[in-house]
Amino acid sequence: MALSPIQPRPCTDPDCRGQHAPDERVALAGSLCNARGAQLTKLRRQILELLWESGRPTGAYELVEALKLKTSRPVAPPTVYRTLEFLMSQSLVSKIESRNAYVPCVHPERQNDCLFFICSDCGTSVELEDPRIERLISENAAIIGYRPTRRVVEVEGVCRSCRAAGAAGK
Amino acid sequence: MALSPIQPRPCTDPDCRGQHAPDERVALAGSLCNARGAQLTKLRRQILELLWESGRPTGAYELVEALKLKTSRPVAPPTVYRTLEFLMSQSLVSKIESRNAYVPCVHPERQNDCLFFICSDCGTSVELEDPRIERLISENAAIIGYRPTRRVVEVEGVCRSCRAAGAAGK
DNA sequence: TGCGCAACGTTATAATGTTGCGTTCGTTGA
DNA sequence: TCAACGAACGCAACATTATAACGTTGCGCA
Repeated sequence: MALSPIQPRPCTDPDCRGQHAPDERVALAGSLCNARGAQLTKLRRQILELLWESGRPTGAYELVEALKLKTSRPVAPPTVYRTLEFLMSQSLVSKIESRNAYVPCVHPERQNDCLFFICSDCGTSVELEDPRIERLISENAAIIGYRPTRRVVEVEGVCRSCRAAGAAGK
Repeated sequence: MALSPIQPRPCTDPDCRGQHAPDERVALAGSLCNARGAQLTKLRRQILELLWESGRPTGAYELVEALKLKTSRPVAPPTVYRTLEFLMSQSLVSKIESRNAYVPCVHPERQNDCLFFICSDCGTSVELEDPRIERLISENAAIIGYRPTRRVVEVEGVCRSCRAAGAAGK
């Protein structure tokens, strides 16, 4: 059964994080895959959904655990890693290298490398784009003769609410 | 025996990579540690030296192997990891998160997070600084209310000589 | 002499990621 | 109809990266 052909709806609001339900995210992913001639199978859909539901960068083995509750049979690590690889190849998921964890992409229709902020306190992450940073990276790359293929920009810090909570706790 | 008090000599030439021998690098590290009240012990010195000699991001277990040849007794992983942690705390070494590997810092006297370019072909890395990128990251962080504590910027790509070699090989 | 501390040693194990091969299942084409 | 094929997944074993927990050494110092 084919997905209903949902048009990609890029969210131009820079503050759109968390404003769409997981189902909606997964549905968009499905139509994107369709358009690209790739298939978002049940397992892939489930894992993407788990990532959206999690709300923070999630490790591969955490997904293995979570799938035990969601599926009839347990799913082994290689399957999860293969699935993550697929989802990353479709820009539906990014890996947070500094955490060995995976997050769903807010704007999978734009196949860009993004900028991630990760709170060292609560573990949540925020995805941003900044073309100016991308441009500067490209400039620097050109100066030293590199042709970039992938950009990893991850900023660890403390988010607003955790700072507030920390200050209140004192 | 104390090290001779070598003054940190920041290399203002942006192209200074690879222009100082490992001994010179290690000597500078020693005087920096002295100045900071930290001690660059024999083991720490050896590991830093190995990293400078390696010429590319090097894994912790590679260091374990390399130390087998350099030292009388083999050194176990926890020791290497502790040493790397110390070296990172002194800004003498950075971790390349996207590779799980470690590189010595070109300018340990400037305790900045840098920008790394890693060649996916030959595995070498180049360290750069760009205050403009740092500023943009801070700006973005401020917008979403983050207080950054660490910046990871790693760019994977193909370096000039590998591109030349690749083109010549065809 | 004995205390305290930093560095290092040692054993075991946790956490993360991969290889290789087999099975299932749907499609395709003679 | 059915062999051939390929994509997706199952699975056992293994490789790699990292840490926990605890013991030992050596040095400065009261």
